[in-house]
Amino acid sequence: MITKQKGTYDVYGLDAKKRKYVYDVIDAICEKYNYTYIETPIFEASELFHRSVGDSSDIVRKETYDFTDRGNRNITLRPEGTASIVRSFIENKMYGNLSEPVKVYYVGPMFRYERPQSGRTRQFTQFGFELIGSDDVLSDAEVISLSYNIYKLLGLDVKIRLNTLGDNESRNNYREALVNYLKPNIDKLCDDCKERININPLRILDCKVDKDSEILKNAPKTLDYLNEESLNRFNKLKEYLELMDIDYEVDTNLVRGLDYYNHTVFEVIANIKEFGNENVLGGGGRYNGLVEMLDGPSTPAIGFAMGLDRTILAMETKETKFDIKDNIDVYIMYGNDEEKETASYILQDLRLNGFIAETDYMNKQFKNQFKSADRFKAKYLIILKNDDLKDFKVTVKDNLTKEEELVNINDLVDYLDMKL
RNA sequence: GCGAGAUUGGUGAAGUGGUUAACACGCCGGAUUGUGGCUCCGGUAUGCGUGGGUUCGAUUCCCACAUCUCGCCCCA
Repeated sequence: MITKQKGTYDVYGLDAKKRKYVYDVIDAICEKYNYTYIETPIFEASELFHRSVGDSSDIVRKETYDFTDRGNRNITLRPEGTASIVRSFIENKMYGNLSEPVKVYYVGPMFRYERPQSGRTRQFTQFGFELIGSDDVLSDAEVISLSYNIYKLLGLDVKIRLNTLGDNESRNNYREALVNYLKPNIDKLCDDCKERININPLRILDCKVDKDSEILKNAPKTLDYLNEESLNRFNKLKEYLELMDIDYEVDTNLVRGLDYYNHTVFEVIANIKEFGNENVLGGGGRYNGLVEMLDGPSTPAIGFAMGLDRTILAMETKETKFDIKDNIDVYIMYGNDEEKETASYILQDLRLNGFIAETDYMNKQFKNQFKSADRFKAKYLIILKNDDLKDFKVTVKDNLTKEEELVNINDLVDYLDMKL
């Protein structure tokens, strides 16, 4: 037997319905915020991710699915969505008319070569959105607002963890101060951190091993190194978030794994005891330098991405209601070939008129057709009998009250419309 | 990349170095030649993750591998 690849999964049955429900909620709210749907390829030139996500991030250093295709091209299965969107923005010259920012959202599979565990698979689904072309703080607030409200609509209690890295000047000043502070103490930190100090010192702040270390607690804070403009931005953002009644807290140790962020960075945190790190349901931030870094015109942008699988898991843990339709309107029962023929066109008629209709395709005996109808949770049964069909009538049975009524076939649609 | 535990029909599972792998659910058939969901009877794994090994004999013991689950790391 050929089995699925490690860290992948099939989605079907109830799981598929839950997924579709989440998709529907996402589609609806993105529409309200006036974001449009975008699809980009699942594989891209490897270089795209090396340059955008950053060679210093673990994602690119050891988690990408890389291969060369038959034309000897270096290909990578996308580990995240933003890089592709920015590539598409540049390649399709969406910057040509930026009288309004480009606002897009995507849903699709991402790939990271990792050891699977709860809430983490090698192929996973991310939903994300990007707002490209505005540096206005209100756009930061909008992105956080949309991130926040999606979870609210899905019935999850979440909190925004917020920080700012400042502009390049602030970030560089801070980086320098941090390195100077950490260098003398580096021996006391974990091995990973010893490596990080050279390639990505900010990440040390987020280290899980050293998180309780006095050294990190006393480390210089990003906020103290912001220049005036960056600080004003941050204060303005907090003001907007308060006006929007968004539950957030500032955490100066929040940096993010990807290299391309500046100014605003944030995460969406659930509060589920048994989840641990999985409580990070999504994250995002501003990446004003990325478009230019990928050979586009200097363009400010901000975005967010969330793990769909993890979000659904959180909803299940919280016993959040999924609004799922799991019953059908009508089940048609018959006993012989003549009645079966009648069933075929009644079925057609009902479906074209908007009813969810089913019948038996297994040549079940009559009593098992009842069982099937129950399994489908049919609200009404239509029972075909030759005797009634002579008068062009069928029995309609309310499967809840068990009441039956003889209805003319031509009146069926109207009759069911009235009842349902 | 490191560590721990699992793997028996469609499902939940019990079990043993040796004839027919328990039980339950589900499904199918019958009692009941077209109005059921109750009941009763019958049927339903030539198979115990894969490949080796030990043995007269392995689903059961040993080894390797795969996959799953859960940690660490990392992230969403």
